[in-house]
Amino acid sequence: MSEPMSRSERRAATARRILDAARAEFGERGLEATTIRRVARRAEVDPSLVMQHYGSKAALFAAAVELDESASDDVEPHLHDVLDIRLAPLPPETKALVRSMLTAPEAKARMSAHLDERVANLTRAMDGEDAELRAALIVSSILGLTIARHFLELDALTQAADADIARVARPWVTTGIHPATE
Amino acid sequence: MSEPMSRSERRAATARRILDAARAEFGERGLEATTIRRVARRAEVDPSLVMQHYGSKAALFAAAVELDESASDDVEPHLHDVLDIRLAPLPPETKALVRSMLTAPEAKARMSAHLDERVANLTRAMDGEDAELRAALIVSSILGLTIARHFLELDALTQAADADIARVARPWVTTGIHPATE
DNA sequence: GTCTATATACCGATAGAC
DNA sequence: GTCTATCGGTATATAGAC
Repeated sequence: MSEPMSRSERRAATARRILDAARAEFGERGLEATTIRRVARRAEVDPSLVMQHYGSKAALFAAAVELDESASDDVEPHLHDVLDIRLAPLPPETKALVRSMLTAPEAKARMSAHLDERVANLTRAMDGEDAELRAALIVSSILGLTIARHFLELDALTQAADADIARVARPWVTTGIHPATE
Repeated sequence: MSEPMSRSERRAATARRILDAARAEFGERGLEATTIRRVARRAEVDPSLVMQHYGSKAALFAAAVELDESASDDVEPHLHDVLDIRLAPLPPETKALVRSMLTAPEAKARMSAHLDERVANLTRAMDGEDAELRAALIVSSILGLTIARHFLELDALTQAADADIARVARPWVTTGIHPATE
C-alpha cells in the first residue's frame, strides 16, 4: 500500500481514479450532462489526461458501465438475492447504466441486452405456460422497484425499512415463478 | 375547420403545433438532447417563435409534460384500465415525462409526485397489512412494465401480443391488492 | 409580428510547448 | 508524460431590422 509505485502502476492507479470518478458522475447526471471536465475535476487530474487514457467520452462511458455478471443456479433463492441487491445501494456502474438508459442509445442497447439475457435465463428455469412472459414480468417488476426506490425515491419506498420492503416484495416476486392458478 | 381564422386563433393554432412538436421531440430524445431549433423545424416555424410563445426551453418542457388525470372509483377495474393504457402506445406527454425522469430534475420531481399520489389513492382503497407497501409495489411494477415494453423494448414484451401480456399481467398485478396469504 | 444576426457560453477534441 | 491554448461546433437567448 505504501510502497513506491512504478510509473506503470501510477498510470494504472490514475486510470482507475478517473474511471471511479466517471462512474460517479455518469450515475448522478447521466451521459449527456456529464462533461470530461467535471470527471477530471472529480478525479483531480487534468481534463486532457482523461482523453489520454480513454480516447473519447463515448469510450469512457462504455468502460464505466461494464457490469460484472453474477450467475446463480437455483431460481427462487436467486430471485431473493437479486431483490436484496436491488434494495441495497446500487453499485456505481449499475447506477450509471440505469441513469442513462432512457436517453442514451448505447446505454439502452446494453441494458436491453442485459435484461433480455436475464429473462432468457429465468424462462429456462420456469415451468408451465407463458413462462417467458412471466419471466419478463418478474424482471420488469424488479426494474420498476429499483427505479422507484433509488431514482424516483417514492415516499412509500424510501420511508420503509429495507427489511420490510423485502418481506412484502418477496412473495410478490415469487408468485410469478409458478403458473397462474386462475 | 375551413373557416378563416382570426389573428388570435391563428396564434393559438401555432402555439398548439409547437406544443405537439415539442412533446414528440421530448418524448423521442429527452429534455437535454431536444433543441429549440429541432422543435421549430418539426412544427415548421421559426425558432424565435418558439421562444416568443413559451419564453424558455424549461417552460416549454413544463407545458409539454402536463398530464391530465383520469380518476376512477373501484380499485380492480381501475388497475385493469391502467394496465391496458400502459400496454397501448403512450400519450406523447407521458412519453416525454418518462423519457426525462432519470436525467432531468424537474421531470423526476413531477413523476415522483404523480406516482406518490397514485400510491396514496391505491393505499386508501386497499385492506390488510402493509397496504402502502403493496400499493407501491403495484405502482412500481406497472412502471417497470411500461419502461421495459415501450422504452427498452425487451424481446419478450415486444414480440408478444398486447392481449397476451394483459392476460398474464392481470392476475400478477391484482395479486397485490389483497393481503399476502403467506 | 416575423425573422436575421449575434451575444454569450460550453462542449469535445487536438496540437504542441515544456 | 503532463498541461496550456485553442479550434470548430452547437446551444440558449436576445436585440433589432423589416
